This record gives sequence, structure tokens and C-alpha cells, in this order.
Amino acid sequence: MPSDTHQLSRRERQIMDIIFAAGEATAAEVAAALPGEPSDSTVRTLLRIMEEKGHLKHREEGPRFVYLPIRTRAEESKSALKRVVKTFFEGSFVDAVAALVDTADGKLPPEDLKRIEAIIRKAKSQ
Amino acid sequence: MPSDTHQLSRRERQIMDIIFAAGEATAAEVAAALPGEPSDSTVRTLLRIMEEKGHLKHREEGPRFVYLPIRTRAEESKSALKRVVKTFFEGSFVDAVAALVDTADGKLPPEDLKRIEAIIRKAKSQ
DNA sequence: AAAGACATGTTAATTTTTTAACATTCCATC
DNA sequence: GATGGAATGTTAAAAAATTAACATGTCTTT
Repeated sequence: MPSDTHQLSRRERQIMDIIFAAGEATAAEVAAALPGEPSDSTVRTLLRIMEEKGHLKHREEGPRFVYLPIRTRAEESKSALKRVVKTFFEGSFVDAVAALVDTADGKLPPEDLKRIEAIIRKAKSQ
Repeated sequence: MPSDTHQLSRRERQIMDIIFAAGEATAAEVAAALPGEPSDSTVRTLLRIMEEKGHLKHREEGPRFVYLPIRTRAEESKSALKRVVKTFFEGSFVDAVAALVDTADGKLPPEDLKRIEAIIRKAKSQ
């Protein structure tokens, strides 16, 4: 558990979520997405601190910074899923999948269900 | 998004995770599970505050308090999964399931795979 | 019923997080 | 190249989270 999201402060977590969901984001975009309407200045300070801490990096795009996560979305999603499985499903992947399907609430297109079946078949053959 | 886990402070989140994973827990158990070895006193203070805030409740078991979540595991797991799907998979349940299977890393027993197939079949028939 | 072990309740200090004012720098355009 | 707009950097105050000492209460056992 190297750099678990659970070490982050509340704001930091919110910001990481926004940036992961968007892929990358400017300070203004992050500020717009955060609850409580913090000022731009506030958000930029947070972003700079988070960069220092090694959670984010940025590239310059014209006059502004575009922030992106250090860890990849794939890595992060994996550890997020692991946490959910461990915390809420007693480590049972199956139960987690069932809940996931249930969450979709009958709104999973047949196409998607087929894809899941294919994924399972592939897993079986290993 | 009524009472999302992302409103919690870091310690509060860690504590909620511990209690959800265990179902319920005493102050001593929570203290033992928390990183950084906080004192019992510290943990009990946090638990009391979290109860005031409406995250936890407790029952008395002989001489000690046993804390449990206000929201059910089912509710909480659902919203946790939703967050993961939204944040890391652009809302795609299928991709999340695929990642989940992938996370298990070939260690899903055939039995489990069958159960997942059954879940999918059931979803299809709706 | 006294003593010890083990809880909880109260309170306050410390640390961290969160906030934003203010200064500065960088572009684009006139 | 001067001006205005929009970005970043610096700094410090305010709020919140975190910590734990100390006091108090309650069983259990002698």
C-alpha cells in the first residue's frame, strides 16, 4: 500500500478525484468542480502543495498549468477497487461484481453484458 | 450525494473503513487497526465526534462501547462503487467489471466465475 | 465494600489543512 | 513597448483535524 488515497486530506482527495475523472485539469477547472466554491487562489495553492508532495505534476499549456496525476488511472483504479472489495465485500470479488451489476440497476445494455461474459470466458481459460 | 465518504476527514475515513470491514468495532479494535498508533484516548474522542456528526452509533456491550455505522454496508458499498466507476472508468460499468476481474489476477476460482456468469444471465433476463 | 483494571467523559494544546489577500510574471494586443 | 488581462508565486491568518493528558465512572474480584 504505497501511496493510498487514504493518506490524502479531504480537499486533496476531492481534487485527485476531479483530476482523475477529467484526465487532467487546470486550476480554474478544479476550482469550478470543487464543492464550496473555494477561490482560485486557494485551489492553486493546494495544487502546488500536492505537486510538492508528489501526487501531481503539471505541464504548461500556453499561459496556464495543466495538472495531471503522477500515478496512472489504471494503478489508482486498481487500488480503489481493492479497497472497496476489502472494505465492503470481505475480499470477495464475486460479491463486488454482483453489487456492481446491481448498482447499474437493470440499465446495463445487452451489449455490455455480452462483453462481461466475454471477459469471464477469457478469465476462465487461464 | 447525501453523505458521501468524501466529506470525511482522513482519520474519519480510515475509521469508517475499519468499522465497515469489521461490521462493528470497539475503540480498542479501531485503535489497533489505525496506522500511526494513535492513543486509545485519541480514538475514543474521534469516535464520539463521529457519533455526534451522525456517522456512527454505538451500543453498550458490558463495560464497553461497540461502534457501528449509521448507514448500511450495502448503501455505502453502492456509493463507493459508483464513485469508482465515475472517477476511474468514465461511468462505464463494464470497464469497471473488467478491471475487477483483472485485479483478481487469474486468481478467481472457476466457481466464482460461474457465479458471475449466473449474475449476468439474470441481469440479461430482465 | 475496597482495590484494581478498564472503560468512558472532558478539556485543551498541537498540528495540519484550508483559505485567500497581495505581489509578481507572462502574453497578447493596441 | 505600454497596457490590460489572466495566470502564477508568496505569505500568513483562520479553521479544522488530530492528539492525548487527566478526571471520572463502572464492573469484577477479593
